[in-house]
Amino acid sequence: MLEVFKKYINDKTSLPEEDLNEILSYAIIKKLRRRQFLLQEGDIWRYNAFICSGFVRTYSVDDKGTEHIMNFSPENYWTGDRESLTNETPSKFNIEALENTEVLLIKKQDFEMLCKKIPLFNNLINNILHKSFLTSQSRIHSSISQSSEDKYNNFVLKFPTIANRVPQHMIASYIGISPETLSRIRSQATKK
Amino acid sequence: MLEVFKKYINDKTSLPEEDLNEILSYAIIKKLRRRQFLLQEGDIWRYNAFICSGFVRTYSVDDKGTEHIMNFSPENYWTGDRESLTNETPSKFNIEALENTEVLLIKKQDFEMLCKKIPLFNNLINNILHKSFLTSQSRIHSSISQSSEDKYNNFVLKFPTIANRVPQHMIASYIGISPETLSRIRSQATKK
DNA sequence: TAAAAACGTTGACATTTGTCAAGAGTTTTT
DNA sequence: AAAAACTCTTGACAAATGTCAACGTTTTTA
Repeated sequence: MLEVFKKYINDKTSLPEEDLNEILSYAIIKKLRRRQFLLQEGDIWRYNAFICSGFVRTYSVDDKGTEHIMNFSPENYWTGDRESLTNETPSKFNIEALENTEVLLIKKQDFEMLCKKIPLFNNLINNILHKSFLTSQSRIHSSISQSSEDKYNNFVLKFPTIANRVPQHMIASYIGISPETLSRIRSQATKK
Repeated sequence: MLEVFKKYINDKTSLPEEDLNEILSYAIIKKLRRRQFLLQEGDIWRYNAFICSGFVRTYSVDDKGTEHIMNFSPENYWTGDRESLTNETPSKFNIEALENTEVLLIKKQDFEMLCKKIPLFNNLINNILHKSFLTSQSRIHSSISQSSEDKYNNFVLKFPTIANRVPQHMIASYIGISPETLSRIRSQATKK
């Protein structure tokens, strides 16, 4: 369980054993069953969260009750709500386990302290932020420039494992189209 | 000219004078006239760029010749193409001055060296990345959950000065709708 | 194992949006 | 000052997408 996190850190950077152990000493383990929530709209998010196993989604619900998926986070990825964490404001999002999931949590203050104390860890975290930013940019570019069909193909191309792991209507939600439209796009594509 | 940058840094962090001067010693000043390019598609972007005065836009051009605006960067903001800079791959984007513009450039290697050498500067830069990420997330959420009209209102609300500074069709491009649709949305809105 | 919930598909129809073309007003360039 | 380029609007029409409802299938839950 902690092994997953250790392996992740060791793959990403050469952190001394003792630093890694210090980080782990602040880790809180949380197990979620399918459909359980890690965060609910209106609550303030106060952690950094690493998915050791399983799979979660981050989504909002609008006035009409429609869900909009901001993110999928499988094992070896981080999740959370940066906005709520930073500003200490109620979150607009829900984070829900799509499968039974094990999460490693580190409290905001502990996390900040660790970043200050361990520069290599700080670098690692900033690298992740950097990658997340690039991913966001790519998604924005897709959203303003591509057709629905291209958005879907692009999604499957970039996230093949996720595409195979979630129901189709969640992909539709992620790319911002209705499930019916996605269904039609797919059936038309196979005719070709 | 350099004063703008100095003021920016001093407003954001309390950096010793000598550190600031070291940073400035690597600065390259570039002046752009309206419609001149800071970066052209296909070139590799090798700098970090701070806009001291003026205004630029980052956009791509698709197969049909349609432009898609990724970003507006007025004075006191950073610009560039992080993807091209990081991976040293040809950029998909153009960065063009919308007004006569003064840019402060720092070469990638110099910039990285400065970040390593001056932790406060590193923190500042990571804070900017953090804010950029939050802005991206907000734009993504808008793009998957809002109607065109709401996207427009949201844009004007969040970036009132930019909305007043650029032609309408560029706002349309930024939010991912056609200029005609935006024109109609606006005219219908005023009827209410 | 029976009931309930979730999932994907399809049809019918309404709504939104894009496309193309024209024109009037404005700004920029020469 | 005239010409050119740009900007926004509008109409007519086509294309894309959303909505609602129904249905069969699969998966989950009790």
